[in-house]
Amino acid sequence: MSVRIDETDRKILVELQRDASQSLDEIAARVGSSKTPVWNRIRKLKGAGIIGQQTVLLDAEALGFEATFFVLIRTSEHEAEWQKHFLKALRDRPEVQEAHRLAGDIDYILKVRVKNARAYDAFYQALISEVRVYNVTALLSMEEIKSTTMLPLDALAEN
Amino acid sequence: MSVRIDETDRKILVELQRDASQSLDEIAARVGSSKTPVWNRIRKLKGAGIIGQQTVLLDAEALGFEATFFVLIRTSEHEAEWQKHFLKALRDRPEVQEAHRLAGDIDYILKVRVKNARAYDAFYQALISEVRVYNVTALLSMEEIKSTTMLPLDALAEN
DNA sequence: CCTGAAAACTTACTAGG
DNA sequence: CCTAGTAAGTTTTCAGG
Repeated sequence: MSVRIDETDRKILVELQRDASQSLDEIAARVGSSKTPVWNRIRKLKGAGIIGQQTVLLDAEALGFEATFFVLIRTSEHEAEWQKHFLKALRDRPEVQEAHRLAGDIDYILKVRVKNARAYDAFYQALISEVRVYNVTALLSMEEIKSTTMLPLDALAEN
Repeated sequence: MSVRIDETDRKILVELQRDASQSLDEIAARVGSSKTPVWNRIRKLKGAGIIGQQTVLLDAEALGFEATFFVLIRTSEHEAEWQKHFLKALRDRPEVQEAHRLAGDIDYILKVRVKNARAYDAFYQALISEVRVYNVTALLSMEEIKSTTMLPLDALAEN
């Protein structure tokens, strides 16, 4: 479960986050090591689950996903059965890119990516017909100022 | 700018989103084509900017990022100068993973990933000392129910 | 935990239908 | 737009310090 991440591991993770298509030689050069040790460390980090999915980020707008909504949900239901059903509904809907259970006043927040406002409405109608929710506020994004999957690993540098 | 995405392109994008470490042969087999055409299409899609960064997703919790906040910001400032400054501050802070300008009542939403509540407070203090904002609400995530970067490309299947 | 080398595989490109 | 072929590059494994 717990793997000690040393400075070299951290640098490797920084490089892989930045550009996972680099060759081992490139990564090794950047982190000041060589091929085999870097390969062994990456294997260890994958095995430990620190390194997960390798993916490409696509241009959502160019592909016709022109609307992003953040959805704030309040519910009066707090039974286990209801929650199980609700979480499954979220996981099964591919337009839900993120879903978090929150502390406090608002119970859940979703990030929903759809083609347009009409597609959002279809999503919303389907969701509320599937599970009872008390109050829903949709926030429409006008502009994506920043979007990154990179963790700020610099924050770990002094460990 | 605009590239026509056909059914084969769409399937290639689905595969690359799912697992970008697959070889051309694997992808070709899955989409029902062969190496060279797939290679040419990927090159075209990269050139057009449809395919962007290739990255790995890391286990944030295992790396000690135990707190995620969604931050709702209202501001009274709407001058170009203020906005430019604010956007730069967001882009420069690595703990801000997402930032959107919104329509309506709330002006901005951020997703902020930090080690703990103390680190969030440090971020918050730094931000409000740099730019004037009228009202800030922080929503603390208790549980990440779902998190994906994958676009629901199935929605494009019938085009 | 490292270096260095070798085998297997993959990518990037070309020629030709 | 495809199939087939190939040279260069890359990953993966392993022997040895």
